[in-house]
Amino acid sequence: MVEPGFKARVEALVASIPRGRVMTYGQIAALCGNARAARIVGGIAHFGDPGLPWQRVVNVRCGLAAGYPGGRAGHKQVLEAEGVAVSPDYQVNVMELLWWPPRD
DNA sequence: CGTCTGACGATGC
DNA sequence: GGCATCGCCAGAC
Repeated sequence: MVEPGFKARVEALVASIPRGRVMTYGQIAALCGNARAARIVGGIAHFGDPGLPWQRVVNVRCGLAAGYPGGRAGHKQVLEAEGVAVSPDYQVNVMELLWWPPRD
């Protein structure tokens, strides 16, 4: 089943991120077939489907999104509310929280 | 159909 | 090791 567009794949992938886990833009982009399209994922994040858990999407540095409603501070609170530990530097523990979809 | 932009990434200094 | 710049591809206008 091939999604019609890149956007649809990203949205589907973000929606598949389990609670308490996070993924990077580059990772999502790579899984969608274009590791260089990380910025596209960001664009979709802002004007895409607001019902998706974009709070579980962080950049490769494990840093929170800059344009998230409320800023990184708001993003941080949402993540902590989901059980995700966020450092005071607005960074997440990639080694523990970075999630990867099952390739089964 | 051409052009600009972007919630990023990698590289250079 | 931190900051600046270029590059990137797909979407929006």
